Amino acid sequence: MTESGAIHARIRRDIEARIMSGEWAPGTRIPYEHQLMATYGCSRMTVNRALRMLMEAGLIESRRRAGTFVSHPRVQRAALEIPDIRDEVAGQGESYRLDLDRREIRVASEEDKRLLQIDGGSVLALECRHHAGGRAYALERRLINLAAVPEAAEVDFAVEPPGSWLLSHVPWTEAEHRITAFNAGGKELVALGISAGAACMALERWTWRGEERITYARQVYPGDRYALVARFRP
Amino acid sequence: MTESGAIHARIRRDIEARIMSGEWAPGTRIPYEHQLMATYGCSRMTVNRALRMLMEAGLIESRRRAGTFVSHPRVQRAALEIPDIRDEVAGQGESYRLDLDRREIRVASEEDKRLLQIDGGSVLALECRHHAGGRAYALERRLINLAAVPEAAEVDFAVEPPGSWLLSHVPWTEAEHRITAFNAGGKELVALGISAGAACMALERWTWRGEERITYARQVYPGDRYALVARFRP
DNA sequence: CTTCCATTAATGTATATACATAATTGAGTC
DNA sequence: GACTCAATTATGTATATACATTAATGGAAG
Repeated sequence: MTESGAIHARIRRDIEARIMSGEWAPGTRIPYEHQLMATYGCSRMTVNRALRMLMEAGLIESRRRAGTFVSHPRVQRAALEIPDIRDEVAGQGESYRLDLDRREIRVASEEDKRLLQIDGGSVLALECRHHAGGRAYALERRLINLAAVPEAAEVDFAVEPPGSWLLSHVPWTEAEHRITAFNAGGKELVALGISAGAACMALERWTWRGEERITYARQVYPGDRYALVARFRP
Repeated sequence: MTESGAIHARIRRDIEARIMSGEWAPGTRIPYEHQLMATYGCSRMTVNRALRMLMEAGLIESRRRAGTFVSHPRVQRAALEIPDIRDEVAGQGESYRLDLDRREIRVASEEDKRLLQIDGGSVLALECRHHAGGRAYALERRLINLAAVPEAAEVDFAVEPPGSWLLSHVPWTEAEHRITAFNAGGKELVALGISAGAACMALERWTWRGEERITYARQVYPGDRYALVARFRP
């Protein structure tokens, strides 16, 4: 089969290829570890390591005594990577600019409490516009829970976009996204330079660390200028 | 620290907890394998196994001779899971219904060739509407490359939605998504029962197996009724 | 034929050991 | 001080071995 690299990597690739090509269909029993050992002339630990990686990837599953099988009713869900806005603009070869329109540290309002699921404490509220090549690209409103990320109060978000800073400084364990389409109203018209009723895309994101909500963001993009695009490998 | 299960799992959990809590910040060198060996009273292979899993998860990275370090989470990009429409409707406790408006096997047109990146051959073209609780939920147009998935020609897509069938029968290696917002025009008005100019969301998806494109789909959702929502754990 | 149970064969985990590989360290040289 | 190069050291891979765990198997008992 393949040639390069470590034995376990080769075993892994060979099996993966046979599954992807359809040669080993879902439900098929793949060779026992002993057989693979003989085939590749290596120890069982090495075979086992290759199989374990494939298991973690969800390609196969095994039952003691019975053997290892190609997993079949894989509820494969496609996934979309949501890029960091600054990276995205840079990736398109455009110049990036950030306008910080508002920055406020305040005691959490009722809406803040609802969005961040907190009882009180202070939040950092930001409003900014992202520009690509001089044109308005996106409008962003963000709340940061200062109880969870106190160091955010010291950061100059006129220089580093809040999303970029948070992604690279704060480990998160869970996120929820919500994408909607709506007809532009008052606020967006001026900020994005679009006409009333134009279709816009709103991307909302809540981010958790453990049980605690770290941040809420709502980004609005003009529909005629923007497409959320992403490649994904399962 | 923790108690249950295999030693490697315990080591893994302990380290993960210290990283997530912030005790070991990005860039911190974690103990050498020899030290962890001593701490847990186990062999180096066992420590190594725990560390390898954390590496695959992207939490740590290691450099020979230097040691193993907590990763800077810069590579972390949020991701959005795109659910299967039928599952999504079922998950909301609504009844699901599919209307297959058009099914055609044809020699690839110029547009088909462009969307599927093929030179010729035949394609299966489908147009359908997904309903939730009796109301129109989404409009779908789909192309399937019959050279890649010949068995699709035999499937009754009036019973099983094409997306569901493909997800569970055809292994794919890569997908590209594109989400846009636009103002509804001719076609959508009747099919979705919305008024002219209403904001809609379009979700396009291309799916590959290796170098070959398997399918193209474009789903249109009414903006006022639909939000693409997903939770994600890195 | 069915139930029960011991056998057996597969995976799961862990160990002790070995050598390979890469990069830092530090000694020796210019 | 700057450069070279060998020693050192931590990770990377692989082996041979051992025992634990689980469940399919097949034979004995009812």
